[in-house]
Amino acid sequence: MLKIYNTLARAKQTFTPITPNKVRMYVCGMTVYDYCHLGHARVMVVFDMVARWFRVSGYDVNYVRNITDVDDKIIQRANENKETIGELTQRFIEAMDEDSQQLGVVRPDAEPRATTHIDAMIDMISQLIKKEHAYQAENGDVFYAVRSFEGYGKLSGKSLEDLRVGERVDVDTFKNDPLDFVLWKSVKPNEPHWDSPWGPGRPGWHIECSAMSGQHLGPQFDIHGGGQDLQFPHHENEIAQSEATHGCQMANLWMHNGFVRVDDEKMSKSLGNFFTIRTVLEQYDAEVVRFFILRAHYRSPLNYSDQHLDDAKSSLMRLYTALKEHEVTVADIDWQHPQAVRFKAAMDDDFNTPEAIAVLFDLASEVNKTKLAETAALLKNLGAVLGLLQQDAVEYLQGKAINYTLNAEAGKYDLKGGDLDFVINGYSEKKIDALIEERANAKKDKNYAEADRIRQELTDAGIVLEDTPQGTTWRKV
RNA sequence: GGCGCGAUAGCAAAGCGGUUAUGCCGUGGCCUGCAAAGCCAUUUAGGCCGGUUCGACUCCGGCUCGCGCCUCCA
Repeated sequence: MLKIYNTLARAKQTFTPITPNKVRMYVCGMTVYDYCHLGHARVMVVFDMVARWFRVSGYDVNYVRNITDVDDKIIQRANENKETIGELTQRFIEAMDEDSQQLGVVRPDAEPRATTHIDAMIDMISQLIKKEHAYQAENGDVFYAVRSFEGYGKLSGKSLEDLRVGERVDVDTFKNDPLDFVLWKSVKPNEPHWDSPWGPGRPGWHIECSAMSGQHLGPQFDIHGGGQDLQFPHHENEIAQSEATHGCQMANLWMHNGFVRVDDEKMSKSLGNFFTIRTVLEQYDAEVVRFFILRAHYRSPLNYSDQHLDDAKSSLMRLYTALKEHEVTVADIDWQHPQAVRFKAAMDDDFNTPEAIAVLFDLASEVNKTKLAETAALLKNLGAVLGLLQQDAVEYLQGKAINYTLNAEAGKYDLKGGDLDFVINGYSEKKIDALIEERANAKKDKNYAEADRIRQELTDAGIVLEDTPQGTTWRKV
């Protein structure tokens, strides 16, 4: 029985889908005016893991993750670059796709964009005005009247009286109430705009998610997710908009993932302490990053540092090492197996991936001891549930994947395989093999000094040799 | 000021009212020509003060410290 922590209830609850065996899930995605950072990586990986687990559990999943492709920052950045917002957002959407693919994130079923749902937003705003939840102010902007919605604050646990309005941001004098938020902004010079009953303008930020979730998943759906920082005001406002429009509960369950932190501070664009995914991937294999994210519980803070990534890298190596002697074919998982039972129990308990990964390590120990192929198969197949361990173990350990990726763009390597001139620090695979043979001959002649010299040479280049009964193999350090 | 979260060994990170979490690192051993990997063993825990209990890291209360939201932010 799957239990999920519901922000709305502040407790773990047994998950009950609205429609049997179906899950409708909406996650707030990216505002595309820059490269994704590790915080975005966490959202993508976490909800990818969630969607995967629902699918493994037999649910038919409809996973929607939106793209915000019009907002203040996008407009500002586009103006700075002297390009259209369309050109700007297209570029960063492509970058986002590359990043998420690297991280093993399965594409959501739909990725609606704000600019293609303006009609739905206008329709919703009209309804809100008609129901007197919204009003047009003197400056032409349309605002949501927060006090007209009874449940305002129920998600974030805030009361209207206690919100410190104006403490950190200037109060908009056109609002009836300082807490009201904008649904439609009337056009300003040099800004993209659309026609509407309230004149040309563009949508406020929160309305897009209400409109798009409604259009793609219906007025009421199972799960709404996103980063913790969206809880207020974004998600609170979404609830106000959607529930006032449709007259029913919006999402049954709200999931919020914890922040990625740097030096115990939230990683964020405003603080400027963020690392983009692509920067990190220059140094670490994408699977290491995915592993790093999933080895912490999704609601816990996740501290980023090289030391932690190195730790994750070593840990992942242990799992792949256990796999390397086994040709594992993808197969169904025997969910009766004691370790699989443990794994399932962990995942069913609010997606406890750290515990699920501990199962993986116990299986790795078992594989190392027993050399049983079926245990290796279970390890790999349970890994697949988390989107881990699916690379060829030997290739992973030799660092081929990361090099393919980094150098594919430069046209150095053929991503589809074939005759690769695969290089680590100037050592091609051919050269490594030749040196291994040379060393084997030296060993045969009992010339250990020469054998050790060769090994040292390779060690210095970051290549570790391992002598086994079947001969010498190598891996990247 | 309001609301919320957290504090576990050198580092990271879980479960659990009593029985080895797990990983990285360290140490000793086995294996190896020597290594590496692996295996075996092993050192480091539960912020502080009270309470409940036969028994608490685990439940309750208080305190201290850290973090987050109340502005855009995943």
